[in-house]
Amino acid sequence: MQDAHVQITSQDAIETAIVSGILSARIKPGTRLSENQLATLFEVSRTRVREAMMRLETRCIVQVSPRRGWFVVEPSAEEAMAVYEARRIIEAGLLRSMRTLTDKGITALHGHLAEEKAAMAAGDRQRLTCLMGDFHIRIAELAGNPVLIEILRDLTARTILISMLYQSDFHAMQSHFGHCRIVEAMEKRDFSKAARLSIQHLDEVETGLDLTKRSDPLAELRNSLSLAPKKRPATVSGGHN
Amino acid sequence: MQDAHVQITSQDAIETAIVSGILSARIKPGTRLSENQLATLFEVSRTRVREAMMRLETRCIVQVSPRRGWFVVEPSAEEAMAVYEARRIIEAGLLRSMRTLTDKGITALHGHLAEEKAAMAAGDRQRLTCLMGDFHIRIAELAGNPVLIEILRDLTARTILISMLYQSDFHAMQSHFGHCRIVEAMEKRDFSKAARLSIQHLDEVETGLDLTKRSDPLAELRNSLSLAPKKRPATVSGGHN
DNA sequence: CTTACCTGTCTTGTATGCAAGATGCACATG
DNA sequence: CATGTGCATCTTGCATACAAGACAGGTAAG
Repeated sequence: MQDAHVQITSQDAIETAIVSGILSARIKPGTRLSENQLATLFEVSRTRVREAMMRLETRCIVQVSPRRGWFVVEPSAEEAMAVYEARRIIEAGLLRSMRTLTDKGITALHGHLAEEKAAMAAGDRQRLTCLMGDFHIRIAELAGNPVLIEILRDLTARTILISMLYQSDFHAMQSHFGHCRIVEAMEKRDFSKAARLSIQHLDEVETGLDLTKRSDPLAELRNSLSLAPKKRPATVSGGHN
Repeated sequence: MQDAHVQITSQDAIETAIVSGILSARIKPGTRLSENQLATLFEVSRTRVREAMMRLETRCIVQVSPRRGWFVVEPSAEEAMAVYEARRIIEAGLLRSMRTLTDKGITALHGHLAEEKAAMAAGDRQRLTCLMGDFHIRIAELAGNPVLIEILRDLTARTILISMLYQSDFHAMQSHFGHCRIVEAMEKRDFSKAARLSIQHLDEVETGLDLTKRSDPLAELRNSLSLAPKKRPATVSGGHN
């Protein structure tokens, strides 16, 4: 799962590696993704890198600035709110529509919560970020709808990017607690309550963001002139660790 | 809106044209999309065509069969059910989360219903298909969440492909009536009722499908052998009309 | 008549080359 | 010192060339 640095010679190795880097918060929003560097890194030609980038672009994970480069998206405050709203709607709807839940499913959820706890205890922040996002995907997996799973996977990636941009401090405890409460309700097969808790949980997380604080102080001016973000960040090649 | 055949020299003209062709049911599931033909048709090189195809592939609208070609997806019965389920969850959630609705919004919806009625009266089936799908997107637009709008747009395209595969006969009247009832509830700002009606509406449409009937009688065998669908359909170049 | 095979043709897969734009720096100029 | 300008370099955009596989039709053997 977390071996994004392992070189799988697969069709979408690049895509997977980048998403997985984002999911574990190793790749920050605004990171420049050079076609050449990725090509040499993955030992393929630029063609394949570009294909991966295009795919990621349609998933709203990277963006191209013409003739300047590919960048991991930096969601605006409005986008951030839209993503959270979308997640609330989808996840709550998912839970509300649940009718049954196997004991095996419950066990899986407990296993996940245990992992979260372990990561917190170990202070493994990368792993924790990944797990926190994964929790919601796990729930979607229980519902067993591949369409929604895929949608939520991408929304989760975007959520993590949003967190990296706007989250002042990471209330891991609070999030974990929220997850626990949702699982509790699910254990009782009270999916309606689980849905409500899920909305509340996402609200809390969103409230924890500082959507006024822009990492880029020129945001407003740039926005009003509709210019592309100008950055000189560390490229992905530095992301070996 | 419906000028998919107009050659816009834009970045994603090909993508737009194909999606729009699907939305109006001019392009059928299983249609082969030849890179060369599209390239000459749009007067670009195969490179750009391939880019568009890759984008459409990540949106689950086309599929590539290695060294054989690109095909418009033919959703399986399971996929079809998953798509409808996803739409129920998202659209109902969307309506339920609505708090306000401007009079302008109501007017827009009425305008849409009028268009549906006009298309039915004129017997313009292509336009009708397009409108029927668009209705749900319009609602999402009222909610104003770009993330969900985009998601629903793709799901709508897939829904139309599903219809073309499994719908025995098109109960336009019934669908239109369903839309009317949803709008009625929204007028009264009874979004909860609108949500319920929306679920019911999608249920009705799904029930109207014959998910056992495969247009391809060898489906099961092929599926169990996990072979790619083998077709000799009219390519997209024939889709002038 | 059926079946196996072989070959020409057409398709996509992938790499590479070149063009065009963006950027940053050195330098000249006010 | 501040500012404008030209160039060198790096980036992506796009087309093209070639390789490799799939398919169809014909042919020969059983």
